[in-house]
Amino acid sequence: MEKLRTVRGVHDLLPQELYKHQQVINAGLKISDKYNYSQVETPIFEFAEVFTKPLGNSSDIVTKENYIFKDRSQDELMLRPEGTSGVVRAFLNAGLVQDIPQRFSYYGPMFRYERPQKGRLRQFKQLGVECLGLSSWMADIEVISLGHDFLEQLGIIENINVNINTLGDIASRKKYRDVLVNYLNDFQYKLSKDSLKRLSINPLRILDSKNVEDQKIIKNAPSILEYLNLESRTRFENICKGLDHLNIKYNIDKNLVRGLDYYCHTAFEFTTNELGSQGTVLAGGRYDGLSKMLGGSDIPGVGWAAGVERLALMIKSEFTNKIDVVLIGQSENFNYLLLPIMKKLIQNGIKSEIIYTGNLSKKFKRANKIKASYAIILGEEEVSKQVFKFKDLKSGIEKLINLKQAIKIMTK
RNA sequence: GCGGGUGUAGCUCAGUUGGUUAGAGCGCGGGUUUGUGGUACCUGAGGUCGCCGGUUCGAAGCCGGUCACUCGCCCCA
Repeated sequence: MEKLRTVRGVHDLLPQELYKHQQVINAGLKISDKYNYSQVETPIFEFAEVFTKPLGNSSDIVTKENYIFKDRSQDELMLRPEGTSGVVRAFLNAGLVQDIPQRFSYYGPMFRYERPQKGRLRQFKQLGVECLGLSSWMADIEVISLGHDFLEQLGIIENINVNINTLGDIASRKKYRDVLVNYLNDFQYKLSKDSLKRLSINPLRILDSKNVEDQKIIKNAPSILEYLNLESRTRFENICKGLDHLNIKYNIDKNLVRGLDYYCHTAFEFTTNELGSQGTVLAGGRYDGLSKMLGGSDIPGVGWAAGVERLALMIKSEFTNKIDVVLIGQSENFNYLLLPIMKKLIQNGIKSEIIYTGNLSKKFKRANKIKASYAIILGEEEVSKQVFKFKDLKSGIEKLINLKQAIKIMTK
C-alpha cells in the first residue's frame, strides 16, 4: 500500500473528480467552438528549446520548474509547462502562416516541478485558446470575451474579478523600465531579496511582488500607463472601450505583469478569492514576439489559458451515476440469457448492468446501491412464458412483459 | 527552494499525564428473508497507529530523520 502510490503533486482522477474536469473542459471547448476556435492537440513533450526560447531564461518555469530530460538519442526534451509555445510551433510547422488568422483551442496536461498546493499540482490540465495572425486589438477583446463567456457558462462568473493591464510595445516598455529602475534604485536597501535580484534582470516583475515592504514602495511607483506611446495607449483604450461595450466589468491593475517573456501589450487575469492563494483561474495576453522567438516569421498572437483543476474546484455540479436498468437472473444459469437482452437495451440507448452474483436479495441490494430505475428479472417461470418480469424500483410495481414493451417504457 | 500544520480501519474521526487484547460512526461481508431492494435488528471482516531509527521495563502519544498531504512564501493556470 505504501510502496505503490502516485508521485508527488500528481493525482489520480476518480469518476467524481474527473466528472467536474470534464464539465469544465466541455464547456470551454464548446464556447470556443462557437467563437470559431478549432480544437488542436500538440505533443505533451517537445524539444526543450520550444519552451526555453520563448519563455526566457529568467523565468522560473525555465530555471527551476521544468521536467527536462534526455531521451535515448540524447535529445533534450521537456514536458510542456504551458500550451502556447507548442500551439504556435505547430502553427508554424504546418505552414499556416499562409492562412491567417487561425483560431485554436486546446486542452491537456501541463507539467511544472513546483511545490504542490491546493489548486497547484505538478501535472495539471490547462484549457486555452490562441488567436494567431491578428494584430488588431479586436482580437484581444474577442479573446477576453470568450474567456468571460466560458466562466459564465460554468456559473462562476459572479465570483470572478477581471484584471487587465498593458505592458505596452517594446519602445514604451523600455522607456518605462528605465523610469521604474530609476525609481526603485532609491529604495534598494528596502526591497526584498527577490525583488532586488529582479531589479537588474526583470524589474517589471517587482510590481506584482506580494512582499508587504515591496508593496509600500510599489504603491508610489510610476505607472506604465503614463509612459505608453500613442499607439500603445490607443490600443489599450480601445480594448477597455470594447469591454465596456460587452458589459464586462474589469479593473485596471497597473501592477499586473506577466512572468513569461513573450508577452506584450495586453495582459489580463481572471481571479477569484475562493481558492486561497492560487486565485488565478484564467490568464493570458498578447504575445506578438513569440512566433519570431521560435524561428518563424513575425506573427502576432493573443490568447489565454485556464486551470482546469482550479475551475473544477469552483463548480458545484456533482457526479451521480444513475443506471436505467439492471438485469437479474434467478440463478447463475440465467445469466447467459440476459446478455442478448442487455445488448438490445444498449442498442436502444438504455444504460444497463447485469448483476451476476449473489442470491436475489443480494442482487436487489446492489440494484438499489447503483441507483437503478428498473429491474428485469428472469427465472424459470418467465422463460417458460417467453416474457420477463419488469420491476419499477421506485414504486415496487412488477409486471410480466416482453422486451419491446420494456424498451418502450424506458425510452419514453 | 523556504516556513507552519497534519498523518490511527475503505471514509470521517476518538484515543486521558507513555501502561495489558487500539475504539466509534458510516461503509463493506454474512444472516433474519429457499423468487425481491430501500427500513430495522443480529453478526463478521478489516489497522506492522505514514515509514525508519532513538529514548524507555514499556511508544499511537516523547525525540530525530524521512515520505506524503495541507496552508502560506516564491511563482503561476
